[in-house]
Amino acid sequence: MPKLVDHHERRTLLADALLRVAAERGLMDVSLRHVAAEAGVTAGMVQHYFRTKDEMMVFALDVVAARVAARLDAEEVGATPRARVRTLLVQLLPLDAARELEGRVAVAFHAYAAARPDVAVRLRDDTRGMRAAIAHEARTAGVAALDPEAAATGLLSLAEGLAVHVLGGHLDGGHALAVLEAHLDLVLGPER
Amino acid sequence: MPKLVDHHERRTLLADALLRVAAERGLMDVSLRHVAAEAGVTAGMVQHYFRTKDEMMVFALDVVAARVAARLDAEEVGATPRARVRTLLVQLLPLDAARELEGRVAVAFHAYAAARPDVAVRLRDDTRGMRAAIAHEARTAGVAALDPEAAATGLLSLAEGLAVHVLGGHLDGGHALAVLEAHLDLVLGPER
DNA sequence: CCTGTCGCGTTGCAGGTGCAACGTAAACGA
DNA sequence: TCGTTTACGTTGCACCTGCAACGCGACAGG
Repeated sequence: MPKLVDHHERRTLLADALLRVAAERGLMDVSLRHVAAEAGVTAGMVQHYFRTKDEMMVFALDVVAARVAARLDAEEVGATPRARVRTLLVQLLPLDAARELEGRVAVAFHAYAAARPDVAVRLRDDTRGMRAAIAHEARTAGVAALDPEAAATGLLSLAEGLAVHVLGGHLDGGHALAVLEAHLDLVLGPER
Repeated sequence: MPKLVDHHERRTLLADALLRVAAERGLMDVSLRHVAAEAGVTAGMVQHYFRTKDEMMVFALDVVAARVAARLDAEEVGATPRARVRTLLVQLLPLDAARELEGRVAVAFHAYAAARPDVAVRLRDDTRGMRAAIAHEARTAGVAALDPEAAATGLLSLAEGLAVHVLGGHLDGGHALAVLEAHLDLVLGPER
């Protein structure tokens, strides 16, 4: 091996640059040259690590998915089912800069997925996992009003909808959190 | 006047072509030439009616906003507050082809708005009106669990989140409707 | 009739796009 | 030392982009 370069690390670095461009200027401005400039490298190097632009896009999407999953794994401890669901859903709200960037990226990729079925499949798998986790908690909590599946889809949709509203400036984070909390009470029962 | 052409009608026709392109192939594929081809006209004509691409985008956004508002005005009758809120929120779910197209457009423009503040303002105004309407109904219904404002943002976020999930294929329309119905019961109280 | 205005088409251009091809330097094994 | 492999940089190309400019027919008012 002539040189030692961590391939995955380089790709992640470029993916981060892409995510920054996507979050700040939209997906329409994501180009090889812009990503390269944002990362401070040449366009040729980008091409070296991603043979095609689409490959780079998909990789970037995987990076955020892995990052979100890691954060969930790290924090999903809690005494009650309600607390566990709460920490999970709070991670979806753009309450700090990092999650705001991820939120913008998520919205952008959701639009992107409308035209690329394979990307849509990835997004779908990601949310499916979260829905299953919430449904499991709802089941152990023994909800009365809704069946666990419906409760899970409802809470997940609510959180994502709130996230979009916060990102759009329709709502501030505190209110979003309060609304989420209130709906947790309604669906899973109040904190004991 | 040399010739009689309804300016607004022509612009609407072009906007419809733009919406179709945006919904089917994403915003990245919206260009003067593509829109012109979709509308079956030349690129020069598009340029004649919209001096700039951005002007065309904004006009298209206004077209869907007006269309949604018209649909809401036409259908927002109902005996109880719950029924009125229900018909309003159901209009946001992509249950038929027309609303699916509008939903895709909405997602696309939400991503677009992240980079254009003026577009974001328009989207914001649109949702603000709906939130106010729901809050008003919630107030007259006299909700117990939540204050009317929180109930309105929750229900609106829920509906939009459900819409995104249906569009992404994570969920089918029937389930989305059922979840919405259940949450209406929780927040506004069951049908009397 | 003719002249101005409107509707629309055509052409051209400067810049950006993805991507292939080639070049080169460095590090390692033989 | 040599050849191979990896890591990058450079150049070039065909294509697309938004937009300005110009052209020209049609229709109306004078």
